[in-house]
Amino acid sequence: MPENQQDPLKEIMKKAGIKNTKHRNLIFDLLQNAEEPLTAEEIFISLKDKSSSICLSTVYRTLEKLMSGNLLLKTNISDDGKARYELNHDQHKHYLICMKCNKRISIADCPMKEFEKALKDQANFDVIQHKLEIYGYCQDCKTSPQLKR
Amino acid sequence: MPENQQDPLKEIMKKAGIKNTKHRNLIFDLLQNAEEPLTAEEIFISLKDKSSSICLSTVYRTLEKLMSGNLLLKTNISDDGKARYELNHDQHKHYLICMKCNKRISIADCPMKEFEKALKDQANFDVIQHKLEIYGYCQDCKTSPQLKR
DNA sequence: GTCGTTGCAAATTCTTTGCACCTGA
DNA sequence: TCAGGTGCAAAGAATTTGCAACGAC
Repeated sequence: MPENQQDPLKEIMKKAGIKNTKHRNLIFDLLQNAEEPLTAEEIFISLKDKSSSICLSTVYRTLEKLMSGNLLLKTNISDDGKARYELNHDQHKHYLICMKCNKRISIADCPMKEFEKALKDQANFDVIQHKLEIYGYCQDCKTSPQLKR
Repeated sequence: MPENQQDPLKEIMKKAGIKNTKHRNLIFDLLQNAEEPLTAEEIFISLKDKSSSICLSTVYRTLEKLMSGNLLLKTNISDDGKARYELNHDQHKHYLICMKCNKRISIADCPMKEFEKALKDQANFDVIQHKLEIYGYCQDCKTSPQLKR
């Protein structure tokens, strides 16, 4: 059923003139199965186990390549100085980030759907993309909120 | 009229046990008058002219201090690896960022107002804060969109 | 006078780059 | 074959830290 989803990587990489290599496939797979956006280092560490030799610069270079093919999105929002990468799903999602336990809860809903139209009409601005992260306290932590920093 | 807004800095700093110094006031003033969030380096350069001697680490340390007093918000969204700081206005705003000319257009409206209620009800998540940046093409650039990177 | 703040320089952390070798198409 | 990918080490950029001198309260 997901025919055009089956192997978008090879196809898109071919289109973009990006060679298909072992590392790239591993990194793509990892991101595909990730619950949340990953940092370059997280990817690096995770791959070191599977792949005998990979270095961090390859990870960065691969991430940049995949971004140039619009396969990935980069997020810097989390204020910790580390960029995070996630697959550029067509249906995008956002995260609720608990300020106490740092848990990330992904949500499918997005408040921008309506808003984009208003911006187009009122500000004459064509929205292509947006980034949104929502901070607060999750179910478990809301009883005793306490800032981490 | 804005009586409790008159000098929130001194008051809040006193509360937080933060000493009131020349540099800190300058940095706060700068951010207060800034049209958009500033990077540490922008603040540093701007202050070097006014204040005979200031160093970048003081800027960073001051920003951190002011953040710990909840006077500032930090934004890392712009994917350029530089953190930006802005005053934690009670009425918050968001930016439309043109992907061609990099212009930032601030907007007062926020799509989260309604959404927060839904999150509280549906996900049992208490929203404290959120970060949103909107990318696209502005009025001037929408006729000939062209990505910069 | 005391304790927090600052300047300076050095250290850290994240990311990028140069170069020689390797690999997929 | 050969352009593009990779490992390694070194460079760069943003931010943090140690320490001694300084300044606010």
